[in-house]
Amino acid sequence: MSNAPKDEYTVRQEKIKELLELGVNPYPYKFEKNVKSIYLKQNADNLLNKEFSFAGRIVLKRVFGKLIFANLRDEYGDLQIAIEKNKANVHGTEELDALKFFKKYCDIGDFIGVKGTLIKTKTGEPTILVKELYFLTKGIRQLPEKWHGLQDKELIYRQRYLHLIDSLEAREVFKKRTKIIYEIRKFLNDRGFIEFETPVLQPIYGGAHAKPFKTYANALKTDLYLRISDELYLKRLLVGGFERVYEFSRDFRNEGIDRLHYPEFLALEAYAAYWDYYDMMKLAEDMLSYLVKSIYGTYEIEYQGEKINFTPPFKRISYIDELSQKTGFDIINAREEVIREKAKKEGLKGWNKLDRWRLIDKLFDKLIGDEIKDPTFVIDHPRAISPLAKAHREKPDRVERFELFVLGMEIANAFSELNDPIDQKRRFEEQLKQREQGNTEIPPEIDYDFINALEYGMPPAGGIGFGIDRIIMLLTNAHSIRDVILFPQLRPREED
RNA sequence: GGGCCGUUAGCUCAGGCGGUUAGAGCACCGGAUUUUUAAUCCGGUGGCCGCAGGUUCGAGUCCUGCACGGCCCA
Repeated sequence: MSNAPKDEYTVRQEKIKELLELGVNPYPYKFEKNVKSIYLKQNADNLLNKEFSFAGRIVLKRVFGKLIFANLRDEYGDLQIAIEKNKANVHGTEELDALKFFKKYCDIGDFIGVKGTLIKTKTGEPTILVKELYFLTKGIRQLPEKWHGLQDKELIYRQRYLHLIDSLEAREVFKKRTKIIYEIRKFLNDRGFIEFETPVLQPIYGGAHAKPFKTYANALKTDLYLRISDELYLKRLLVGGFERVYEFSRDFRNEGIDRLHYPEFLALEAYAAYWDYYDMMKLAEDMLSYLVKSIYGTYEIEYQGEKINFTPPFKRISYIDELSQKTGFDIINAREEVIREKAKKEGLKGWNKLDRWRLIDKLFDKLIGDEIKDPTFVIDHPRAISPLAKAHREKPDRVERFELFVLGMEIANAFSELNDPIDQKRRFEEQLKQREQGNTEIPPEIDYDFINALEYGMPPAGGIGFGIDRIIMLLTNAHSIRDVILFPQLRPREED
């Protein structure tokens, strides 16, 4: 037997043994909790002296000689309990006094249940005066510090459960995420859209420009890709006869991680037959303003110190006209050297490597996108960077497309959808040429089955894709996309 | 990919001018305490100072490399 001091991990495991010796199961099966902390706190005055059965995790303890106060945290918040000497027993052990038991065996981090009466203390704090204490779960690791909480970003991401235990605000962010998705579903369902599920694993990836994750299906003896978009499948549903369709699509892009990008993200794509992109602008305006209002009760929100106004209608600016004006040359017809020169001047990486259209798009992001604050539709993009959009009905070299920007972030992308199979095939072939010239983000294979589908006839349609994580960032005032993703990937850390 | 910053006890942080044995608070252990709410008071346990080299009589501290993380830029 060593006299070496024991660390807490060991001490707590020994408490488990002692609990067993007392006949108390440290990990029992169930407890009949019949009230939420928030309900008791909000309605305390009407509920005084009534009996309740409550449970939660011990987050604070204040131990006096013959009286203990503790805060139990449930999903909704903290509630105080009080245990007086010789007034409460421990479930399953008739003779044990709950005060003594709590003092010795109940640590911060453990779950307990209590049955008792709701009272208010001298200071007016709603409190359950315990009559019977139930031990529910022993925690053998120490929780983060009670006042500052968990601060280390790495631990916050790697051990999100700890962050959630620790921070009620963090719980709010992720609850809000769920609420936002719920509200979007409601909004679309109310307008006759039907939610469908399409393949996550795709034999030919498409619908966007991005590097994919690749995998292999043993049963089919074939390569498959995690989808970078579900666009081409939702359009097949329009061909199939559905008129308003949508899908929340977890998409995967094997690219960099930063404040706005993450390899698996949540997109929402929606398509409506017989609509054009003007109808989709209306939908985007209505949906976003509805969301902001349903969450904040107003159209104005503050994000990272910036005020953003979501009152519809949103501003519209022309991609080509605006960019031509900013650069001082005609974007469509400018010679490549001129564009390159400008890109170099703006300090864009790859100014001497990227093709003209990618340079133009980078120039756009830098000169215009980054400057946008309030929601703004950027409309009528160059045809060459929009292979799935219909040619503009009036303006040559342009397509009927818009991107919605908020505070420099691209939030949505929409078109009057291209439904001419011959044009579509030609555009895909043009894209392939761009790939051959070094744009590796363009899918290497044409999805001929999609062309085939169009050949049966897809009705005229408007389509839109939203970046849901970014919308959630805006509505939860999150600085980084990782702050709205529960379990973000980090590099593996060597085990000790 | 580039720049800057960080990594010290389970957690939150000091120490950074190289000098015996590395500090505090929380948590935990022991004691006192019947109205606290970050309770308080007294006493105690707990460290490969991210990892590996180097400089030096001597490194948590200075130098180099690496790892992980954060922020900014591309």
